[in-house]
Amino acid sequence: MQTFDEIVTLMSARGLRVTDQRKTLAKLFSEAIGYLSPKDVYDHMGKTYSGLSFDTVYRNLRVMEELGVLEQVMFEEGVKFKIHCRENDHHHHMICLGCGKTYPIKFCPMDQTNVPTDFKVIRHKFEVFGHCKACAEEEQVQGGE
Amino acid sequence: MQTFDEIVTLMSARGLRVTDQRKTLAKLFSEAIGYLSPKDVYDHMGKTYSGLSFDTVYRNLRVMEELGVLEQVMFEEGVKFKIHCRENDHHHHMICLGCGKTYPIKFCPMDQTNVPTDFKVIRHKFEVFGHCKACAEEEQVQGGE
DNA sequence: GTGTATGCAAAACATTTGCAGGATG
DNA sequence: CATCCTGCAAATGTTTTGCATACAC
Repeated sequence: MQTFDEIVTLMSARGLRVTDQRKTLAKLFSEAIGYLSPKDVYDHMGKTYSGLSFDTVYRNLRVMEELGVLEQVMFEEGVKFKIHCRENDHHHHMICLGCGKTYPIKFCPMDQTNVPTDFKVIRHKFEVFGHCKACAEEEQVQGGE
Repeated sequence: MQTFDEIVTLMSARGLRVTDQRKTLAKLFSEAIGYLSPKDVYDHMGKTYSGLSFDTVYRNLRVMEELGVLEQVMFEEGVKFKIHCRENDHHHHMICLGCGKTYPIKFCPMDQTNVPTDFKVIRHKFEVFGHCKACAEEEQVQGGE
């Protein structure tokens, strides 16, 4: 997790202007638990910053992705963003469908996968979805399936 | 891979009408090698069937997904479809970035993944992207990276 | 013939872009 | 005060929906 200050410093170092919108965005993602869709971001930011426009959200999401602060992932429901993982070693994620919180998986299935020699692997994706302890309990209380 | 005839029979059995558009769609997917986006489908079908509309493509993609004939997968570039895998046992895919052709991976990483007892796994995704023999050779000839 | 599927048009939604005014460094 | 960023509006792309007509059964 990168802190708000680190993000602001990085933006500044790259010659980008530190506007209120960007500060709000940096604060949101530095504190956010899971993945956020552009709409989530717009809604959350709207609370702090009224008169915000959607295009600024998109623009800044892209800026922060190019900065390396955010990472974009495609889910069934669409694009989502979160703070770029800091773990220096390769890893995957368990993702809670309730709160969106992620947990690292150190194990990489590529080590175990028998790839034919004539298939040139470029990238891979391994994600586990489910409910974390808190969200699983909540499900149970509500009698969800 | 399901054959054209099987798809048509299934549609008919479910009380769906076997229209030219649906036949063309069934033929396209029964012969298609990899994943197709709605636009791909529209373009391919347009060749056989002029005066086709986009909404019919979408409607029928959804119909055939509900039928269990097609499966939908979300990629970075958007939604794509392919014939539903027939393999009766659980498996994953290697997907060629060139031609979209898929190859089954029998190995499932979930067996090896150490999931904490308080995380309730619901589903998982494991995909390997790369180039198949033919597409890798083509890349090389063209001097691609 | 009856009812479903299609095509058209328009709506709904997501994302991008041009431009003038405003804020940042 | 020069430039970059923002907000507005409009454009673009994708997917959905309403409705009259056409087609499958």
